[in-house]
Amino acid sequence: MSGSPSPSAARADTSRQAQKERTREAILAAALELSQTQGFAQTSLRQVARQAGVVPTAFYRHFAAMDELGLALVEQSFGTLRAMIRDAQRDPETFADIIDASAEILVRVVKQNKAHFGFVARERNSGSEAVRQAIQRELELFISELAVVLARLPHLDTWSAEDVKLASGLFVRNMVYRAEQVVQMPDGRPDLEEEIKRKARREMRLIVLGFEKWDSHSG
Amino acid sequence: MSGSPSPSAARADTSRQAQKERTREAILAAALELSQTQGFAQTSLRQVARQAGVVPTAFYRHFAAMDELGLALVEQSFGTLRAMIRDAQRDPETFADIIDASAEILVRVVKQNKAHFGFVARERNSGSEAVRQAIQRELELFISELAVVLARLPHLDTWSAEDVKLASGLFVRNMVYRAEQVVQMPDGRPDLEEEIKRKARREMRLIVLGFEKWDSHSG
DNA sequence: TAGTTCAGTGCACGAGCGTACACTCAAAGT
DNA sequence: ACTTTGAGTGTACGCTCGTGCACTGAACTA
Repeated sequence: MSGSPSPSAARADTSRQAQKERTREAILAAALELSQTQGFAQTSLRQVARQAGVVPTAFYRHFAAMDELGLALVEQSFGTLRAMIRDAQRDPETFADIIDASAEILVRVVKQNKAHFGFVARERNSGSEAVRQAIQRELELFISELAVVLARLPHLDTWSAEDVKLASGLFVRNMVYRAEQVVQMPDGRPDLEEEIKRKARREMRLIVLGFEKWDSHSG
Repeated sequence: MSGSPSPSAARADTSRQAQKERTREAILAAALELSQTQGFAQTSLRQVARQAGVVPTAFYRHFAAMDELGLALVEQSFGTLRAMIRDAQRDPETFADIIDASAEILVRVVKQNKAHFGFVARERNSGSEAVRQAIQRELELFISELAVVLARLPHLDTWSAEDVKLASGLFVRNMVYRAEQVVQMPDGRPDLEEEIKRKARREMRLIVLGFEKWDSHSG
C-alpha cells in the first residue's frame, strides 16, 4: 500500500505509476457518481472522461472498454460489503442481541456507502451481461460467507449446510432490499431511518422464530 | 372491450381506431422485447419504431416520450402479476397445501410471462425516476392486496394488520427474487425449474414456521 | 360526393457517441 | 547526458440519436 520508489514526497507523488493510479481512481469515482443518477449503462465513456478531467481517448490507457470499468466497480463495491460483515462480527455483544446490532450496522454502513450499494442494487438485474454475472457470483459468494458465520450461532449449529445457506440467503436478500430503501432515502430523515431499522428487525426476528421451530422440527 | 362502430369485420378491422390500437400494441411489444436484451433505458425510440414497423416520428402519435411508454409497460406487467394471484386463489385446494400450490403457480406463470416479470425486476431499480416510482407503488399495492388474502389464513387471522403486511412483504420479495431466477433460466431445463420450486417451497415453509411461533409469541 | 381529420411518411438538423491515429513531453531507464 | 516509454492530447471519422416540419392518403363526417 505504501512503498513508492522515491522515499520522500509525502504530499503529492509525481511518479508515473502514482499519477496513473490517481487518474484511474478519478475515473472510477466519476463513473460511480454518474451511475447514481443515470445508471451505469446510460453512462458514456465521454461523460466519465469529462468528469474525471481527462480527454476521452485517455480512458483507454486504463480500461479496454466500459464493461471492464463496470467489473472494477463491482469489485470495489463488494469490498465495501465485506467490510460490513467484518464490522458486524467485530463486537457482536455491544447490543442486546445480534439482530439489533445487524439492523444498526446495516443502516449505518449503507448510508455511508450509498454509491456502492446503489450500484450493486441497480446493476444486479440491469447491467451488461458481464457485470450482471459478476454481481450474482459475488452475491452467492457473500451468502456462503455469511452462512459460515451463521453456522456458529445457537439453533443453526446443528443444521445441514444446505439449510444454513437457505437461511443465509433469506437474510442477505432482505438485507439487499432494505439497503435499496436506505439508498433511496432522502438525506436528513432520521425518522425514515428508524422506521427501516424497525422493519428490518421485525423481519429478522420473524425469520429467526422460523429457525427455532425448524430446529425442533427437523432435529 | 368489443363494440366497434361497424358490426361485421371479424378478421381484420380496418377502422381507424382499430388500426391505431394495433400499432400501439406493436410498439408496446417491440419495446418489451428490446428491453429484455438491453434494458428499457438503453432502448431508443428509433429502435422501437423500427421493430414495430413504423417510422420514428409516428411514435409520437401514441406516446409523448419514451417515459410514457415505460409507464404503459409497468401497467401491462402488473396486469400479468395480478392475474397470477387471481389464478392462485381460484382453486387453492388442488394441492396438498397452499405452499406447494404457490411454488407451482409462481414458476409456471413467470415462465409464461418472462418479458413482463423481467421488465419489473430490471426497471424496479434502474428505470427512469417515473418508471421506478410507478413500479414501487404498484409493488406496495400488490403487497397490500396479498396481505388481504393472507389475513384469511390460519394463524394469521388473529394478527394485526401491520404484522400481516410484514409477512406479505417477505413473501412478495422472495417471490420477486425467485421470479428473477426463472426469468434468467435457460429454456428446456426442467431440472433447474424443479430446483427453484424446491427452494421456494423450503423458504416459504421456514417463514410459515415463523408465523406459527409469532402467533403464540404475541397472541 | 365533397370536405375534414389524423395516423403514418420522408427529410433534414444539430448533438453526442465510440474510437482510430498521429502527437507531445515529463518521468524512467541507460 | 541520451534515449525510451507511455499517460494524456487534439483532430477527425462515421454512426445513431431525438425531434421539427411539411406531406400524403385512407377512413370518417356531413
